[in-house]
Amino acid sequence: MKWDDIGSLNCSIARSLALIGDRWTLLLLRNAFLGTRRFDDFQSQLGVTRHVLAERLKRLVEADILNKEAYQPNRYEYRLTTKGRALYPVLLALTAWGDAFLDEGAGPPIHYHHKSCGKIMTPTMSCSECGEAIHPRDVMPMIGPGYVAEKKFG
Amino acid sequence: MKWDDIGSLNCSIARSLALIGDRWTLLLLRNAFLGTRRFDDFQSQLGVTRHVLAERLKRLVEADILNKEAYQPNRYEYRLTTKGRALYPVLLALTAWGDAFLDEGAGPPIHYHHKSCGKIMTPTMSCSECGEAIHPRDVMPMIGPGYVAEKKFG
DNA sequence: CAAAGTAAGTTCCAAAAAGGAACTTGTCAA
DNA sequence: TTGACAAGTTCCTTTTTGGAACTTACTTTG
Repeated sequence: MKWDDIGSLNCSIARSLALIGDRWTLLLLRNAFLGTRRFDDFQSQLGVTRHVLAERLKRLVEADILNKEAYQPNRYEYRLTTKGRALYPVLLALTAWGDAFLDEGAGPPIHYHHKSCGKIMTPTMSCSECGEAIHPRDVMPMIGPGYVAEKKFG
Repeated sequence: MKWDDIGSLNCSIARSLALIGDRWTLLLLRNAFLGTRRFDDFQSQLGVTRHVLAERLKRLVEADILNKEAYQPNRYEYRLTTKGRALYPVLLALTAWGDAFLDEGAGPPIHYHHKSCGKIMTPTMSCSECGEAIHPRDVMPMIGPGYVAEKKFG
């Protein structure tokens, strides 16, 4: 199976990864959340090649994750759409994991101040129904309405 | 900048993505959470080439995300370590996003039953301090203890 | 006990994607 | 009207994937 076929699997993780699960895309979105909007700014902040950057931006616009808008004739800004902003939890989850396991004992490089409550927070994935933190063992996957019988591969 | 230099940035997202932010790795971890442990099972379930699979498993073992253990002479099982299990929120976040935006109106392919409270849940990223769902606008990044002055590139 | 089967990789080669740098095209500002 | 600038493109080299066959060390079966 090729990577490009991943998006047709019966799994939201696979479908999500087909859009944003390659090199650079999530990093690019990180910068979008930090306020970056223009081609050359993404390019110089990330060091990604212009070639790859152009391709990724195009794909994100097609997926309605970024919106491309002219701020002058022939000059564009890329802004997160609602669908794009909804990816914030993915970035928070990566942040929380990196903070917990990749700091080499130095503590997190960045703290996150939650303006709503005024405290430094650790983003936590919790259940919409009971509010408890979610642990793998407590979760039971069940067939849902969007499930379609799947062709076997391999 | 090359992808391999991403891991040295002053950012937990970048550091996390340097380890798990390429094609196949998160999908492989998804299957690990679903119970897959052996080389050939990962291979046939995902359809990834043996070549890529071998490289990814090796990298995850080196990063202490998976543990490689012989169950017979010369036969190995890969199991999530504590550090690996801590990636569960990343997969939940991808799931929740895919369920919300990529179902093409059919509803989610899979429901998640939270055994602790008995309900079908939507995983939600919330503040460890106040329990509220986290929105980008409410978060203010601040320099933390692990921050190191960074070389400019580009 | 020999023959076949199996799991876990390796190897080899072609195809696709990423890295790097220079080039293009419209616009704006002096 | 000349030069700078933003947003890409193009061209070429280096890395990564994809696909399939091959290897090695047990294990099981007849």
